[in-house]
Amino acid sequence: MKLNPATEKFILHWGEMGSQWGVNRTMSQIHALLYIIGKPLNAEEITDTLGVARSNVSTSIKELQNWGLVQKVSILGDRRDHFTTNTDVWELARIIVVERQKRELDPTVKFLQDLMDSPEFEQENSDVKARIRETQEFVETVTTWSSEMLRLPTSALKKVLKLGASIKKVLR
Amino acid sequence: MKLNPATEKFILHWGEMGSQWGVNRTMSQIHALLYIIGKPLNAEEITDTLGVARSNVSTSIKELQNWGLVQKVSILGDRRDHFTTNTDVWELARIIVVERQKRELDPTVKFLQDLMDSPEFEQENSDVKARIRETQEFVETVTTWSSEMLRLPTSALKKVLKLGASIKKVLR
DNA sequence: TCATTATTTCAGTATTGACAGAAATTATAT
DNA sequence: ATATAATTTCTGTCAATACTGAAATAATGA
Repeated sequence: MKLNPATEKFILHWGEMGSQWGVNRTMSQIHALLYIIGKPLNAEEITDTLGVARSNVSTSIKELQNWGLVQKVSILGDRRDHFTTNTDVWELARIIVVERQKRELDPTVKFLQDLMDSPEFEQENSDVKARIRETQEFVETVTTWSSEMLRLPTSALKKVLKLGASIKKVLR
Repeated sequence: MKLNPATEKFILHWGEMGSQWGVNRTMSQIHALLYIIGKPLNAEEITDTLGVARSNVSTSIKELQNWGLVQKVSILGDRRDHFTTNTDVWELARIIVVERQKRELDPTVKFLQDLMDSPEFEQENSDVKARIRETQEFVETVTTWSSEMLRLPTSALKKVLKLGASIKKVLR
């Protein structure tokens, strides 16, 4: 599959973005490809299009499936697996946030809580203890907030974001 | 400088976190150290405490300064440079978000805008074009929203986050 | 000015993680 | 049941980047 120049640029840029956020390049690129193409592709098509090894595609797709970003679909009359991703960028963002929260924020909240509950905590001076407490509280606040936000349907989420700082008025 | 066990755990955890988000481990650890200790340290103290090379500390500190996360401070009667970071976790988060936005989101918005303005864009089929447009709009919405949020003082920011999804009621 | 201390730069090394290719496994069709 | 196609797993290689140690540079004090 030969890509149009704009599509290609898009995929390359997305790959770079991924790297900066701790996601490997091939994985981001595959995801970007499926997203922008918007129709199921089989592993070989992905391989050829991106110019990476078949095995690399296999591993990355598996990982994308673990993230819930990519699904296997069947194409009538073709026995090869095909893969798609959601074409709604808001839904994708939702999935990514939920997943990172589950993998990184939740464990961190737990880690900090355990630390605070451990006997070692008492050896720290009170400033240090306060900062650990504040950090825990901070991560927990962010986590709770994002969970709640993500429970909103996309339309409401959009509205909240577009409201932006004018929320401030509501607070008074 | 010998660290208490809880402090040490905190620093190590933060180092891991950094790695997952595309920040190198030493840099995260140095930052965590300065944050949790809460008083200026010189480069040698950091070197000894974390057990990394002096040069590595030098480079990482420089990078942390570029991020605006660490400042050089002078200690009376000591000619060595000392370094501190803000001890308010909310302020730190603010700095990090601003910086990542500047470095990654803003350029992405621009990239997508340029792409849309380029002649190549017209070669794409309408679905692809729509998705590029939606992606641009998405990144822009998030960017704008976060800029506005960050303009709020920390107290207001906390309140907004704690409101969480109950914002929804306001929308109606 | 010269000696000493502090810091940065840089070139080479080590480590990590991404990736390719081969081999093994699984699934499908005849 | 066997052949073929599809996929995954695994091991070794390569590339990126983190890191070290030495050398160069800069700053300070005598």
